[in-house]
Amino acid sequence: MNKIEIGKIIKVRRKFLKITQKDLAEIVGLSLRNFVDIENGKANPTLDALQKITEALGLEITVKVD
Amino acid sequence: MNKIEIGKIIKVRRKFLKITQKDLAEIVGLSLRNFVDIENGKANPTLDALQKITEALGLEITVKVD
DNA sequence: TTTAATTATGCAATAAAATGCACATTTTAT
DNA sequence: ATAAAATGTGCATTTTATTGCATAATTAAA
Repeated sequence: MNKIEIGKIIKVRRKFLKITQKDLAEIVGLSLRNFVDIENGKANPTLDALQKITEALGLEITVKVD
Repeated sequence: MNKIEIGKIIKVRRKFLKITQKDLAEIVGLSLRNFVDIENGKANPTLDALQKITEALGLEITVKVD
């Protein structure tokens, strides 16, 4: 899963929960600018940023043997 | 999975493959300093850094519904 | 054991991510 | 069709991750 795919999953999940980028960015403590870029795969986010987002959306990051 | 757990998985997998931190850091293009911190959960790595490491170790990062 | 290799840490310098703002574009509601 | 809300982008600034080096501590080999 690359950063574009991860961004898509975040976006799909956020829309499913009917929440705006602005609101979610505020909830997780990221700037709207940065959040938009992460969803569109245009940022290289830190693990902390991803964790905050996924946790807020009820998603989980895992690393497993391929 | 938090950054400490992710670091542990990386370390266990690296040892399983019998490669040193120094060698793997060079392979993936990270400094030894940074790589050590990532394994020990003391860094806040970028997604790119994690992808390079997991790819080299035959691991996969996934984001899924919890 | 003692030596060599590997792993771990402090710190200053550098590179890169994140922010804030202004504004453009797209989508949704009226 | 129009207004309002939501989403997307350029750019300068700020914040933070990463690097490099020196050195300590731990682990493995002779």
